Amino acid sequence: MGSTIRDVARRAGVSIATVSRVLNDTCPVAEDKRRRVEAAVKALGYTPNPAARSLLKQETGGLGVLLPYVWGEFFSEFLVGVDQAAQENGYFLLISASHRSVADLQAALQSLYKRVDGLLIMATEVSAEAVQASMPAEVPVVFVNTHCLSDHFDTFNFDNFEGMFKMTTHLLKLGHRRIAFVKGPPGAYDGEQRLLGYRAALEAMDVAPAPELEIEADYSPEAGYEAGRDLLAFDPLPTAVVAVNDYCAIGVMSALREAGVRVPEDVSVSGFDGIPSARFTSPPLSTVHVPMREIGGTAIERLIERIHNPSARHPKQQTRSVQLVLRQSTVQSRDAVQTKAS
Amino acid sequence: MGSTIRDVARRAGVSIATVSRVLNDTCPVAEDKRRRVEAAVKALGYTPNPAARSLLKQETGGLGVLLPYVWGEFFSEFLVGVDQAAQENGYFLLISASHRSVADLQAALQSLYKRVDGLLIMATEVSAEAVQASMPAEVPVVFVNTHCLSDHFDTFNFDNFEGMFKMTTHLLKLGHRRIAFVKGPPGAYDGEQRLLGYRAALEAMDVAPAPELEIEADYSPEAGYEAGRDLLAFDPLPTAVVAVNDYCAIGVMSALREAGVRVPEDVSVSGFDGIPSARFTSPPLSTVHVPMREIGGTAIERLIERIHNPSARHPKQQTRSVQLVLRQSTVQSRDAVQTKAS
DNA sequence: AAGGTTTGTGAAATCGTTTTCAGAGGTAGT
DNA sequence: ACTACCTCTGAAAACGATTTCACAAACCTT
Repeated sequence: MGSTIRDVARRAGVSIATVSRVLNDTCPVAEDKRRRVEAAVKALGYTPNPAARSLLKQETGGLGVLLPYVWGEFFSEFLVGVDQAAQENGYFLLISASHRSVADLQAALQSLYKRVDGLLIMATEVSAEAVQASMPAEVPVVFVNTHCLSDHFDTFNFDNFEGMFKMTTHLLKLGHRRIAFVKGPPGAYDGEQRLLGYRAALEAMDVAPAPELEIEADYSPEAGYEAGRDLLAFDPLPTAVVAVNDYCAIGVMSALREAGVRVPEDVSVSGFDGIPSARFTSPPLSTVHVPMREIGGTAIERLIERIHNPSARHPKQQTRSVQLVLRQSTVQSRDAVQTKAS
Repeated sequence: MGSTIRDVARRAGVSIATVSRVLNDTCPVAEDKRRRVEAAVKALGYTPNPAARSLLKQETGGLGVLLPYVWGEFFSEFLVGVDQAAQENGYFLLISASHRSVADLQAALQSLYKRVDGLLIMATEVSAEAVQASMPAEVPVVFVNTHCLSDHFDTFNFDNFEGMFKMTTHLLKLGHRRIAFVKGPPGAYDGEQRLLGYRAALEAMDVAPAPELEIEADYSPEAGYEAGRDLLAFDPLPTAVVAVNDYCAIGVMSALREAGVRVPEDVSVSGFDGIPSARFTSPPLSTVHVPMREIGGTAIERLIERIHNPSARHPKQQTRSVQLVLRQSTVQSRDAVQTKAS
């Protein structure tokens, strides 16, 4: 173990400069020496020390990924895309999760300082500006699914508002009028945008907003379950429930089923994110599909591009549109059917 | 940006040695100089360069995590535990996934060389010995859920065999005799152990093995769905299906439900892993709970202990027992009920 | 054959820290 | 007042690479 470039040089009978040149082939080297060096490298099992290299070259070969959570299929889909893109480009990944407050983020940023060549940050509860302000130094950053007030950053968002607007509109068109919304955690930008999309859709169809039908929860199935139980207290029940995400919708459906309420016959339920499991719920869940795997991969590629080309053109703000995936959990409202029949 | 210890020293009017001493408080330093240094550090926003530090101290503050996959709740639970434990101990995490073959693993090991102080490896399709053989240098390693032929390694496994033995036995006791098994990917150690546990349970109760009831699949709900469709061809249907993991069971249930087969009335279904979502399926899934979050955390703590104390006592092989979590997807066999009644 | 160009090579500087070593100054003990 | 012993400090040597610089040898050109 622990052989250095000096050991290789001694064994091959050349100077360390020559070894370095062979390894990085930066200059022409005589054929016999090259062969001797290569043999020595193999014999000693030599691998260059990355710390020494990055000290000199001021680059690490690493990419930092900062996330608010890491649990669940939403994030694991994202990580699959991120991991694959990083590996393909020869970067390694420094991942750190459960950063929601600015203080958390700042601590993580501090410990990643000079350990990575660039940062991929998803900060759902903080703006890009606030994050930037607590950066120890200038590093290329790409923000994903993060609120950004100005246009000074590279961001990669998807359309939370529009997605929920579309889903709510779809339910309205199916005749639903009493539509409950199960909310995300307070302060989460993506969740709030979804809520706004829901409200906007109601307004667009002249349906009076019903604040009592907006139920507190978060992104977990457990919270969705509790929200589902809360909903059971309503009489009459809402005819549809729009959940802030799929996990939450899964919890809602579980609570309803347990109480003998049928989905979708009695109540339609919809989710958001389009996690793989949503295809396999009972009934299969209508949702808004967010291609997190693709987004993760593309964001990494964009970050790498930025690293190679730091001062290039203006930062790019990109918002990916999202699509409705309609399955069996959302059907026409019985109210609507009755109305039509009468 | 990019201020060095030399800048701090100049600004504080002291030598760089003194700055270093203040930062690491390794020697007593006069109070006024200490204050001047601290002020300079703050003013310049100075953070020590980790590459320089690790070059000298031969330690990085990083932990490497190598996984066969990263998708799904099984791994995300694990990562939550790993991430939390690492953060609590002040280590950062270098995560790399989709390493199944020895070649993949070797490449990853190579690129992690000297970038981490220790390694956490889950290699389900390769033995610990094979991994060790392709390590570029001596580094503390803890293996999780990995096949280990000798006792020369630190391992942290959970009882795949025993868990599946228990679950199969439970179904046998409920009167099931035609029990199908939906298999994991070929070559995966954990999946094979589970299969063996299933077979052993049948044998222990003198039930003839039925190779045709062992269906090929992998760990995904998609494969489970296909396996479920294959099962529908059997006449009579098996009365119970034991899936290699929860995701697979979810796919099986989805296929059965789609075909009008009721779970659990017509067929009981069980999973393995105890992912959080298993509580919220329809019906809630009986499974074998593997506390991956805890395992991840404990494994990291053990690794850190090993790093601080490399040559300590013998490597520890630990196998965590797992528990049955019985929900509504498994009930008494109708065959058994009829037999009893007659 | 003299001069100019290429080509290949090694010595040495550099990156930003930590740590050893030695020395300076002060305090206490006799 | 002299030695002995702290306490604090800075110069300098590492750590392991890359890269610049200079120089030698070989190759052309005229």
